[in-house]
Amino acid sequence: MKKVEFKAYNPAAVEKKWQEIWERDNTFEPSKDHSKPKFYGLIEFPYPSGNGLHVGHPRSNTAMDIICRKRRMEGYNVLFPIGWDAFGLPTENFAIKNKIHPEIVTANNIARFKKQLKMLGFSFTWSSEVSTTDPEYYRWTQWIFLQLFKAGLAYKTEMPINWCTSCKVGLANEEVVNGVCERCGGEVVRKVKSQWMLKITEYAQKLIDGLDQVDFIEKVKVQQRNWIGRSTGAEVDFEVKDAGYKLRVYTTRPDTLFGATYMVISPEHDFIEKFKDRITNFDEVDAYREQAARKSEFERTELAKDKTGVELKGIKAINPVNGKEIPIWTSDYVLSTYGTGAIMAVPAHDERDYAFARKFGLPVIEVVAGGDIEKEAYTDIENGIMVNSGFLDGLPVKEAKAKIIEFLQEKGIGAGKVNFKLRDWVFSRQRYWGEPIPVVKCDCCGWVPLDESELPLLLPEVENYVQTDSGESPLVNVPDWVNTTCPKCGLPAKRETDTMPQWAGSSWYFIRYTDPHNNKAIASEEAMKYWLPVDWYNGGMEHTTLHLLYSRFWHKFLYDIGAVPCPEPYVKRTSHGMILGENGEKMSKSRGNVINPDDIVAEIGADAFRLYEMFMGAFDQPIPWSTDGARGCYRFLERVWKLQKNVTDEKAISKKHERAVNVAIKKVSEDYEKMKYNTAIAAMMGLVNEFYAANTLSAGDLGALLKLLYPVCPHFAEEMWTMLELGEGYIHEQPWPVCDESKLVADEVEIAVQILGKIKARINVPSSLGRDELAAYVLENETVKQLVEGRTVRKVIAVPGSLVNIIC
RNA sequence: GCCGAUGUGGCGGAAUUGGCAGACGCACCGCACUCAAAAUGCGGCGAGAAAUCGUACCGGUUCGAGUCCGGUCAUCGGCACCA
Repeated sequence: MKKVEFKAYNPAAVEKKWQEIWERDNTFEPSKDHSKPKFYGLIEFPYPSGNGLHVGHPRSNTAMDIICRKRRMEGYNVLFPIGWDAFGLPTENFAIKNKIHPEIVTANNIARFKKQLKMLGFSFTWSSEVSTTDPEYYRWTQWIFLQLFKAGLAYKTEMPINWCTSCKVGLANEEVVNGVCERCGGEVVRKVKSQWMLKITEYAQKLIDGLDQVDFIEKVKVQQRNWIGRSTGAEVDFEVKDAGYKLRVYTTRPDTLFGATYMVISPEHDFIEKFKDRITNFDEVDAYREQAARKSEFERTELAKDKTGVELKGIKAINPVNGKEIPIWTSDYVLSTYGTGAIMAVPAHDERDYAFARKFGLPVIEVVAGGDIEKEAYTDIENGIMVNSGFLDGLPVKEAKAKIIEFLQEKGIGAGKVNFKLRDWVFSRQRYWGEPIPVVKCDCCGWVPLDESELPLLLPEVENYVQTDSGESPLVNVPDWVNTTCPKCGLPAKRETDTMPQWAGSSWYFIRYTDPHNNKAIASEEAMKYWLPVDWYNGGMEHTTLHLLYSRFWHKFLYDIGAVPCPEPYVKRTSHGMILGENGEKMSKSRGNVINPDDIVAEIGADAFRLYEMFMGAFDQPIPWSTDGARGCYRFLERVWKLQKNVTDEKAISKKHERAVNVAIKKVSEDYEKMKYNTAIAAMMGLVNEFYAANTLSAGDLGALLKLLYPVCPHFAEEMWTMLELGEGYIHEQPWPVCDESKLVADEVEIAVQILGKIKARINVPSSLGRDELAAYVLENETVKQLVEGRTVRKVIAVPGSLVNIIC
């Protein structure tokens, strides 16, 4: 150890110095030696917005930086990459408003983000940096699309989109707030457009099954399962009277078939068109159809609780189990996109059917006993008994269900069926700033994929980035680019002018990181085999359903075609809580409660900032910001800094110190792994308080503390370690400290003495005592003797190291 | 409505998963240093004069409950006519 003249802690100088050293030495570059055990830590790559880094980014980044720095000290070869999810709307809107090319906007924003991230000292693998907007990157995004297309998983179809009637543009779902346009407040309606779709539904079951193999926090798994929405039931055919046609429905309650008193089909159902001539009130039905189609998103979701509908007159269906004639209705409470777009209505046991039946005076027949159907639908029927149900009468619901499915199958009028809520992924955007979709439309060959050698298909220059009046992407205005020849037949053809959504580039970036400059494949087999899957992925809860599901889908598809070596991309997924403003509300410009990381770092330095973000509260909970709290963390670093005045070369100061240090090593090591950063830091603060109380500490004590602190406050720990010459080499080259369990036990412990569960005294006892010995020891104690005097001790419960409870 | 969280001092939050509630920090108060202030160091800080009472509320299990069970309320997040 070296004695140095004391100088005040100067974070700005210390941080600059170490950032330069790390950069000069390529300290965090992973080794090419693939015989070492690997660790792949991942954070969600940021969208480089014009606002710069938010205080939320460093929370996730620091958390994973801590894990990665610890892993390196534990001997792992660590990949901790960073990149930019840079396509997307805000950049495009900024470009439109300011007439600057989105490419330039993107480059500026990335430069700013990069500077801020470097300022915070994250140990990123900068050599793996990628941007989704880089043609060498999106070349492979397009390549993956071609594979999906060839596998039949990409198709184009008519789909309704959100259309702002005043801006005359298509909007993403996120841009529709409470049914109106986020920007102008104009009415948003559904407009049918031809869209590229990806068949994620084909992977629904695999996406559910895969969840059993991964270590995601339970909340995330539950949300994914709910989003996919698997349900089991049956499809049943209802014959339409005198029509030679069968109307098929999906139901999760085939057991209630005897209670089906009418049918409802969605307004979009092609049955209406087909039986146009038989429907005696077609004008009325058609008017309803049109009205439903015009309904805005807002009306459909918020106001649609009040049921509307029209009966298809002149036409009847037949309930297959009892032969009764029942009416067919159309209503927009039945969705065209789920099941078969038609239902059998069982008003006695379904709230929606009940409300509909009551409104239109349709019969309600109870088929499960127990409720009062005069008042409301009886839906809690899992354990009920069947009534009014012919051959099912008297059976418990569960048995009835099995029996009816068997019956339907025997008669050939139905079968068991699994359905999912998950829908195919709308993959088109009528926008400029996205990856071009690499297909052409040929009049004789249809949609033809580009040859892979044509990739990347570059985004052409355009004069302005605004959508056309009819809602097409501005790419339609570039005839030189649009007009091309068909790769198949050579005749003139037109390029697709839709671009991909922002989700595309982020669905596979973790693969590219393993081998970011490969120009032959998405990544080399060797690199993927070594680095994949991602060992630990931390990100926000807001990405649980879309990003996480989409990227798992792409990965599973790539696995199926042999392009990646593992079926799941992420072994472990954790989520951080959001940082709120000081007033406890969500940070936003309009609320005026935004904290800028630059200001905080300028005042207290990156290390104290990182420390505070980890200390402020439980990592997975939302937490309000407190600048005073952050200053408290700076004070803690100053206290550690000043320990150098009291440090001695003596090996060990006391048994107490030795114990305290080992307790801290154990606590901090365990807590980092559980992402309980707040308690890990509290333990280090406690240790420092002990050092202050003793007024002295050994060089070894200080070294151990600094190693524990290093992952959170790396510049600080490097500086103090090197300045005081606490060991050979840099602190980041030291092995992670290991707790000496034998040093953990103290000779004496204070235990609580309870009488009938109430604490009456605290006494010191030898810590070596076992259960019975402790009980005996305590009863001999003078204080305790006085407490129990005159009473009979009936029972003594002793818990070594903690308490003794005397029952008397 | 459904699914999932959460509820502990003035504030952010801790509590070997049934064993001393309030660790650690913020704010506040006191003392020391100072001509003074700031900074720093040390001490105090749930309520109550005390016995005691206290972890959203009511009840239960247990020698013992913030933790387990039953019910109620509140807040936050996600989904929302998915048959």
